[in-house]
Amino acid sequence: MNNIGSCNQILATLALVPKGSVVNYGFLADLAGLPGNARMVGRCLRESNEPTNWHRVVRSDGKVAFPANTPQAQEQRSLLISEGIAVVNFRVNMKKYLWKPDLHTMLAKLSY
DNA sequence: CATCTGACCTAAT
DNA sequence: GATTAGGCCAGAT
Repeated sequence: MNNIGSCNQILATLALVPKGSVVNYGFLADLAGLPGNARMVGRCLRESNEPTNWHRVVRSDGKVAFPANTPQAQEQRSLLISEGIAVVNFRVNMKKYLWKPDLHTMLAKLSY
């Protein structure tokens, strides 16, 4: 699979993440069938022109991936808060908000 | 080909 | 908690 197809997989999977939940880069890569490609997730988000749920992607420790002083970090924070997610010091509680995909959703992803 | 870089991750300290 | 070191992968130089 080329990188563009991989990005499509990543973005398609990201589209399944519901409002009020988040995923981290590595986990999203895993779900998209690309274990070990966490860094590619960031690239795909950066290079994507279509609207995405980019704000629902955080680092494995729950922190926003941008430096706190940047406008991007602040926008992500406000978007997450607007979805009902508690954001403290640019960090969310992963135990509480990490998306756990259910079987039904995963089967739907297979486009039956 | 060698190195560096980045919206990353894990384990160890 | 914070920091470090090593691993990871694709692009850019």
